[in-house]
Amino acid sequence: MKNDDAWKGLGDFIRSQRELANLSLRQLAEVAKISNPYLSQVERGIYKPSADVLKSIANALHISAESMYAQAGLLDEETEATPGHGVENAVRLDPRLTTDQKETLIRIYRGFTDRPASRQINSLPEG
Amino acid sequence: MKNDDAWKGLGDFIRSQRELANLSLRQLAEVAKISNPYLSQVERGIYKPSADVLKSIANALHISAESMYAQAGLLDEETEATPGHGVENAVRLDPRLTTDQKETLIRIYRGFTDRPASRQINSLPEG
DNA sequence: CGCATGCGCTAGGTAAACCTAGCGCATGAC
DNA sequence: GTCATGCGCTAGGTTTACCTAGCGCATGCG
Repeated sequence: MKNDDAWKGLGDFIRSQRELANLSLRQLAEVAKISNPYLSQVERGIYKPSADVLKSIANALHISAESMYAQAGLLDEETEATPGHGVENAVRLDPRLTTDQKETLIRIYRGFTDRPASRQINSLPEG
Repeated sequence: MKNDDAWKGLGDFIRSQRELANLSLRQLAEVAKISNPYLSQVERGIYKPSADVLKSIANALHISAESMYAQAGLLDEETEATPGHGVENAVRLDPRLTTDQKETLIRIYRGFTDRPASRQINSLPEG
């Protein structure tokens, strides 16, 4: 993924996380202490925010700065190299999940990552 | 360490790493593909470089982007996530998942852990 | 209906990130 | 001595990050 594409992807990522958190653009901008027009422009890929701003947005969304930088293509690829195992391990170690829930999540995760790309987009697995 | 102090500290860090690698300012700037006056100003704390520039300098010095961001105070001190955050961050960091898939997995995860996605962020429980 | 409040966004302004041109100094070769 | 090449840096210019003021639209209330 090229850097330019990463920045556009970052805007989409921020928007999706914001919507996931059920926040309006103005609410997130206020918590992150940036102007809402600027956040709108960042989400649409018009501007590349500084690392400071990325960190503020990450904190406001309660996600780690690291995952934000990774989304922006700002971490080394080797730093990102373990996430496949990371998701499965994190699920297995989570004390809040039952065994059945863990199996389900891992099955879904594997369904997403093992199928051909044409089957992935916007599709939930059966069941 | 405050952010302003971190930026000055970053400049000192870059200079010391550069000298350690026995590179002149112009040599490092050329490898990192930035102008040498600007690198000089960054080293003296006059300007705060963007994350892109930080990454280029880190690569040119053969050090990890992550340690560069940490030196600049741009990483969370609480990188040790709680288990709940571990799953969500692992999902977000996984380069094999599309944004939609990440959203889906996180929604399912939150449904399993009774973490309502529709709540306002300020009223989320500790976790 | 008017008014208040919320939404995301445009337009123009300011500040700073980053650049190029070129300076003064140091060193080495002839 | 001159000339070439290296050094780090200043000054002014360009680009872009980020801001404020305010728009149009939607919704709810009296």
